Amino acid sequence: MTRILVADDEPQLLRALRITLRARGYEVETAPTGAAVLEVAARRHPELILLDLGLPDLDGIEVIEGLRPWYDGSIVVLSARHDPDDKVLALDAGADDYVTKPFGMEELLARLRAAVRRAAPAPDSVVVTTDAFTVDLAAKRVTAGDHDVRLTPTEWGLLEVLIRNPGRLIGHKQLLSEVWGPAYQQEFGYLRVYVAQLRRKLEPDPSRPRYLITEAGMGYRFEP
Amino acid sequence: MTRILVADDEPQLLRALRITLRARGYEVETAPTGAAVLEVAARRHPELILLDLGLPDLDGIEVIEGLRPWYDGSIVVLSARHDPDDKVLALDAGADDYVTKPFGMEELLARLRAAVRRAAPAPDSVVVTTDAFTVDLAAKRVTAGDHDVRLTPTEWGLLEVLIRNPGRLIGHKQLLSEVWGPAYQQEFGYLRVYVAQLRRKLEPDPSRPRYLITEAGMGYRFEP
DNA sequence: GGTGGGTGTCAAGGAACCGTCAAGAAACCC
DNA sequence: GGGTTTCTTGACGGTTCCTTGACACCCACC
Repeated sequence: MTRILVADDEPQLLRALRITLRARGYEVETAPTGAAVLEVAARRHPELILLDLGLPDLDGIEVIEGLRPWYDGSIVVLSARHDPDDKVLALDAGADDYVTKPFGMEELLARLRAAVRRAAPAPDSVVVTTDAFTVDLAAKRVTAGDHDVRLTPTEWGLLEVLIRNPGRLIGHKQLLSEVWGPAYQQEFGYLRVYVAQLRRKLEPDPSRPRYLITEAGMGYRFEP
Repeated sequence: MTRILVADDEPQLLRALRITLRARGYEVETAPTGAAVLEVAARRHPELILLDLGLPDLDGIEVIEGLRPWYDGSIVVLSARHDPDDKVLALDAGADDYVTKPFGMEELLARLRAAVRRAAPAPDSVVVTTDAFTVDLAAKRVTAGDHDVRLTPTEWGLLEVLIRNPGRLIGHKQLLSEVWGPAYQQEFGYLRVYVAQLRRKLEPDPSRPRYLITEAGMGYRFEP
């Protein structure tokens, strides 16, 4: 889960942001002062810091300068000041974006998504591992035991959908729709064939599946 | 030198931006249409694209969506539209920042600096070596065994994309898009011809490739 | 114990894809 | 302008992959 540190000294705004961000699935930390920002950021390593420039104890620029030497997440500044010079100073100090109050919540959320996306870890570390096999979603590479496993495009498409939803049951129709297209929602036979092929290539004991689970009458599930 | 692609269809603004950016030490490319943006971006790999959403031929969102699958630099949107919905759409399509016209030049420059700073690529090792051949990405030189290998520009472009993503599967369309340009995403025949040529020049046994691997129906992979 | 729906397994035909070759067109370089 | 390199295009055979159908199995229910 993405962790965001919200630094603001207005209780109402802080509360609104916390509720909204939590509802969007972020993990939220808060800090009411500049000193607290530095302390919480060091302790919790948030992926993004939403920083009000008008904190009571420290100048906002000083907070950014205190963070940047070691902090490599995104910093999005929130400020009531519209002066272009303030924006230039904050951005050049190391902020990634600058939003002026009052702001539209949807725009702020979109800017947060963009900032988080940018700071996302190296594009090739989307790896899912089990005791039996490893799947690298970015490189489209699968290894079982010590050697590579060769998957066909359809096998890969099916595996990818299941793995991107770990532990969750995916219905027959949804699976067919996502891998073969919406027109194939009745071709249940395909699923049987390809799930069997995946199991033969990935499961230690294909006849007793441990990771690619059948839910009779409903669909399949990837069990991490 | 940092290369910026400026996409706008107002000659005056384009001229002002070009002069200002050149004065600040940037290398500036320009593109008056969406199609030109895709073409120039593929050919020149700018570190940042400053994109007007109101280009005459393509919708701005479409341009962003056409870039993002393969382009990993920063995209800063410039737009006359203040509607929050437009901002959300552009940011979620993959833009990194959104500046509305009219804008202050100092603020824009600060935002560009922030965007470039973020996208600063990790200086990757410039030489890649395998048991069979060595590729120097900076010097554009390839040696196999003990003597140099001559590559045509297209062969080199293809090899470079594969080598910069070691172990990673690159899809047909992405390869075509990066080497020939986005308009060639259907020319699968080119890939067959040029991969075969690379293998003939680099692989110890071209009919049984060891480094330039085919993934049927998906793409190719450089295996270090 | 029989029945039927849902599932796993296997194999074969056909479609899609790939490697190879070669020749003409285009671009490039004296 | 001539010669060379490079790119594009098409055809062919071999390979991989998708689709399809037949059949066995398991389990719940009758």
